[in-house]
Amino acid sequence: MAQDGKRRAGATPGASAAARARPPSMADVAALAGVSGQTVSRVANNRSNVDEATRERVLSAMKMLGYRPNTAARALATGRFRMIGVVTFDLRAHGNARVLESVVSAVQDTDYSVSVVAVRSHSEQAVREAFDRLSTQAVDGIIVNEPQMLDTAALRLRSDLPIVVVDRDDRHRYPAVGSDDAEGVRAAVTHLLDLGHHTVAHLAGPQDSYPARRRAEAWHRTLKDAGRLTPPVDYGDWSAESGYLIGRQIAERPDVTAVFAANDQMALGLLRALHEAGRPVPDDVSVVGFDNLAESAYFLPPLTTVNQDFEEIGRQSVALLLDQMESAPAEGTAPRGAAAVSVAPRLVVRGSTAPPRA
Amino acid sequence: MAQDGKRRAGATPGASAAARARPPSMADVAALAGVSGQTVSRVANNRSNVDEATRERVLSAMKMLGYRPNTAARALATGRFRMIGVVTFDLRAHGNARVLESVVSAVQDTDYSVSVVAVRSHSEQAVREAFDRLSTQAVDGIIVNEPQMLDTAALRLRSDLPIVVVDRDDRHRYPAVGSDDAEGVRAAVTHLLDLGHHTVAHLAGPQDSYPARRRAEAWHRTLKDAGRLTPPVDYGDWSAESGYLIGRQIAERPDVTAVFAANDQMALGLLRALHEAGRPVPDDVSVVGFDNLAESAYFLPPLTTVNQDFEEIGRQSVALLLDQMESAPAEGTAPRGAAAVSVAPRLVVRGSTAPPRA
DNA sequence: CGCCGCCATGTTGGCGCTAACATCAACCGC
DNA sequence: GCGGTTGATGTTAGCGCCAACATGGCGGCG
Repeated sequence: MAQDGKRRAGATPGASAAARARPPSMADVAALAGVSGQTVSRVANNRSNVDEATRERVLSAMKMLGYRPNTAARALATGRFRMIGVVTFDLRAHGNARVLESVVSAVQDTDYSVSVVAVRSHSEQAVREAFDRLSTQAVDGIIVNEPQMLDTAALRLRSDLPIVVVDRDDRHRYPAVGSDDAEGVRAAVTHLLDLGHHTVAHLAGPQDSYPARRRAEAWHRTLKDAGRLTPPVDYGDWSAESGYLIGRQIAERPDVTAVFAANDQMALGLLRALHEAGRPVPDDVSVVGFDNLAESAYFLPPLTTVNQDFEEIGRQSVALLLDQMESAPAEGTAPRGAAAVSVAPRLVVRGSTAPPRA
Repeated sequence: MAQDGKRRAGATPGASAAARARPPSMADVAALAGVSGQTVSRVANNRSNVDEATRERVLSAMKMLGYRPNTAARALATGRFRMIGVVTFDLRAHGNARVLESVVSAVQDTDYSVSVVAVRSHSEQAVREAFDRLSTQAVDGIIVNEPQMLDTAALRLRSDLPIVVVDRDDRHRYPAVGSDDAEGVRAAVTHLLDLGHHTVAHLAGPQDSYPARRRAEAWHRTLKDAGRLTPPVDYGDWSAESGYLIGRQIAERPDVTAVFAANDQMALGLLRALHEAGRPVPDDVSVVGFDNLAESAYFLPPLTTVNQDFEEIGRQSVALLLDQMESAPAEGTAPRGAAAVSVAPRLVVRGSTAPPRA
């Protein structure tokens, strides 16, 4: 390993270099094209002030050598990494995976790349650790995709980097993008009331989750606004299993004719519990979910649910982040009142809802 | 030479104010700790030959300044990026998301980071493009998570980088990690035969997918080996919808008493089709899936399926890649017969299978 | 006691690239 | 035609870090 003639600068300047695997550098291209390195740099960066003929010559030299600019060198020289960090949580959760996918996809349309860090627990420390990793790891901006635990107090991130949080909430200080949960919930609950149900029970997500809380609140307000009674809330953990377990209890309450579940997976468990308890859906009980998984249309019965536009959320997050990165190079320090982008959800009516039994 | 002559303030007259709070560099730490930069470097890289007292002094200086090594500079100097690239496909597919998650997780236990590139189509060109992005983007190794289209011919990747493919197949030239599909399928089909079914129909994945093909072949062989008839195969596209559509046809074949679906989502569609056709599962028809989604235990009825250990697959992929990266620094060029790691699947018996009607 | 080798630490050079300035030719209007 | 432009290109000096060598103190051993 020691020798290898690794310094090509030394001897054999023009002669057949040792051809050792070292990738071609700007200097190689420059030599081949008969220009200076700076000109190669200009071509590589698409600067305008290069003569057309020269540009072509350089380009063909690049192609001939299979030249690719060295990202590390560029980053070192410019101080920018052309890289966006994403902090994400459990990818088994459908929504997280969808958001990640669309973020990656959106970033790919720019000349940035994506570095992903996973957080394994919802603790503040875990988030902070992930953050540290990313800050160390040379990114120019960060997208935090963790709608679960974002206590305003908790998320005080040591970071001079632009940040976007995927979570529609007004309470924290970072720019955010997310579904307008309240609107989706209102549509779902109103749909049930319009069908003639007196009120709607709620199978909520975990209490420490922001979106879960928001959905529960929206459910509550919608019923209140309609002058209906608000039955006690049951809290699951987003899983089908919790939906099933809680569903067994719900099934025993004969007064319940309609249930709004905070996500589709819990709704699935609920459907099974109701089925086993001999309470047919939607004849006896109506069920609405939230998320619109690809599978939900094939549940028994097909699930009425609220569709979330994850693609749009990812796209908007990236747009917002890039926006910040450009406008606030590193200066400012003005977190400026945290722009919030809201993406509209949409009710999808299927077979799990019907008027209550006469 | 150690003097501060390097101050940019001196060189650039009247230039932008020094307001730019540049992050602390190694030199800053060195100055504060009263050592040379090289010693700081040694401490940062955990080299052994540093006096304990010195090390502590440097460490505390680092902490005081909030020093983080600059990845770009390090990469430039060493030629290694400490970064692993992952090429992934549709993250809506449960398996892909799971694999990605476990890869990210496993990488996180090393001091590497992960850069993700998504491929949007199964074409060779798309894969190649993703590859180019990654090669340009400074990674030391690549994991390709696309079990779908990996025609040996197609995947001839211009790359001197170590590669691991997530796909258990002997046909291509890269080291690979994947589930032992054949074994899982054998378990599933045998389970049905043992229950007393004469034969088992197959709802397969798309014909251009390797795992789909492998599963179909394994199904075929298992039946052959048992001396059973092999009914015609139907091909879906992995989606619940395709499972439903094809399921409607299957439901019309009275001779069918057991179906093996190539994944859980299609099995879900199939369950619904059978239900609608008045063919109860498992009393009239038994169904087995593949993947073991978290939701599958709550289908109606709970789905018997083959569990894939995605975590293990991710972990092994990373291990294999790191292994390669260390053993074949840049030399060799010997792709060495493509190691293949196989992860054992496991049959999970639930309520969707039963003996055929007497 | 003098030579050797070992260890902790310092010094030098350069990784590949770009910003900022320097240069040089062509060209402008009056 | 001459100062002043403009546009294309070259030159210089690092960006922050690490590999390789250089140095200098110290103990061991014949």
